[in-house]
Amino acid sequence: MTQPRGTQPAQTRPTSTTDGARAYPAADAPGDGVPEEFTELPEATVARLPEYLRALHSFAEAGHETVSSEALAAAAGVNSAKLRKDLSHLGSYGTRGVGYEVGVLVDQIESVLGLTERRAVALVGVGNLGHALAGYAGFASRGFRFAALVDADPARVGERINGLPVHHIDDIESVVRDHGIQIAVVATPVHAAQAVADRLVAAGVTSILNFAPCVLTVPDGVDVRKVDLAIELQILSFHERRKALTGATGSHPIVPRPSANGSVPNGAVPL
Amino acid sequence: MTQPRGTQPAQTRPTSTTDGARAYPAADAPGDGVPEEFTELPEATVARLPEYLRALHSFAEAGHETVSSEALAAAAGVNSAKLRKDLSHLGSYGTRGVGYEVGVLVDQIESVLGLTERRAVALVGVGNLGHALAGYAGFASRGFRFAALVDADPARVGERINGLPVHHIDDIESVVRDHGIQIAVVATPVHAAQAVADRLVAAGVTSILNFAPCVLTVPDGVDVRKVDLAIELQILSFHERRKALTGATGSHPIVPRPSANGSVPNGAVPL
DNA sequence: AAATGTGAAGACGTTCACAGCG
DNA sequence: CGCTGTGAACGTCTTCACATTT
Repeated sequence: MTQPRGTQPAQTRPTSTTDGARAYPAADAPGDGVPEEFTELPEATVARLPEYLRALHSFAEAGHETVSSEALAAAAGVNSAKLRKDLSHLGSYGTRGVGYEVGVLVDQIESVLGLTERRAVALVGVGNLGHALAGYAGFASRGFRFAALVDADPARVGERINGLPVHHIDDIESVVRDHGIQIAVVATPVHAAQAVADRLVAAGVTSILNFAPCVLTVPDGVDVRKVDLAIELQILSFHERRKALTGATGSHPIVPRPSANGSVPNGAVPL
Repeated sequence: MTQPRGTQPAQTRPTSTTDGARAYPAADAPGDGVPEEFTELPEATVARLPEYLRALHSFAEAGHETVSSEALAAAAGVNSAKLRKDLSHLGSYGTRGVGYEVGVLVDQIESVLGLTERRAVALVGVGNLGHALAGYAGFASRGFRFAALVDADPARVGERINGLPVHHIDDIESVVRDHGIQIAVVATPVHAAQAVADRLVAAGVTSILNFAPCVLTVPDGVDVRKVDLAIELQILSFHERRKALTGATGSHPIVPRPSANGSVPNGAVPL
């Protein structure tokens, strides 16, 4: 557990095999009592479970009691083989000839993702973006609640956003401890982000969602995910340029018939 | 070019090998005049170039004229072998025994990403999140400008955000055409997102950055990238649960010594 | 008959380790 | 001697195709 290791793989799934201890085959971990029968979940699978969960919820709302891998896969934007393999890692929750029970699958995935009780999240940086995040209803409906808002600007402290008071960053330690917060969202300017992350970690936070366009360095055992809006656009820009160079006519897609979707067919792209 | 194909691989790099035509070996594409010597860029590399670019800019600001792969890799949060391999796909822009020239690399990457001139972007949905995006300075400084804001709410039309007027969605076609927009950001509620995407595509948009938590179906040749904030938190939640189950003590990271960073060491994760 | 679960094959991505150049 | 560039090894992820089950 002390090797050179990727930092903030942004969208990119992290990889790299740690030293020994090929990640416990079932029960034998320190905490023990770890669910049996399935032992490891591929990171790529973990990243897709939330999408399946969202799709399942919409099937549930539509009144479906079962779904086929085909239907669920389509709703989640993946192919059905992948979906089945992903779900098989959770154990077997499907019935051959029928499909999956929506309710059972929802429970299973929520349990695996640790969403059985609403998690308290702290938001640091109530500027432009932070303000919007604080008001975003999507968090509440999908397993999270902002337990605390924090900012460095004294003028903002005391202000209420969505009913929540803004605390000063100097109180971050007590805020984290009082609410038992493990996950924090960093939406500060770049220049403040690393210092904020350090304080969060020192206070006990073990997962950070970083919106500041910079790499955060954190201790081992702390997870960071990064969302960088400009990077997403730059990736799209690359593909625009590629399309222009390879001769798409620009105004209309090459293949006019709306079918599945675009998103880079090839693993590699001609320049 | 008409096979079953992944839809919206969100953070996940798309894959799947198209039929014949193993993506043109250099010049032989319709448009031709395609830069020589390098022929294909792995999608994983494309996704990292923006991060390198950001790191390079900060080296440039600090007055450095050259960087070693080691230093640049650290700043971008990857390991140096990966960085060198990525850059080698662009041709050789380093000097052995010395490193890379910052200015040259910046130009090269910007050119590959199609950032040589500022791209006009349309933003649809000026609600909570859209409003914040419209005001986000990070876009402007990294190759983009919002050329138009669009919303469905008549009450919002005419309003000015950041100096830009909000147009009605019924004018979307003319807005796209007038500004020659290829890239659009969708920040509408879920229920409107697909219809908006359809209209954008019909008007000529070929890349969409989707903030609505749903899968968009678009024609072949159109690229979609998705940013889902709740999904990011759910992935972190999974890792929190994993840490709890495998016996981390919760309040403080297992390995107290701040080193590289966290972000899931293993490709697979014990449950 | 329909749809899941899964071995096996293949594509892709990462890392190693060193040859080769400046 | 230092650092880049890269072949080769390795690991991971995806896809295929079919045996298996209800």
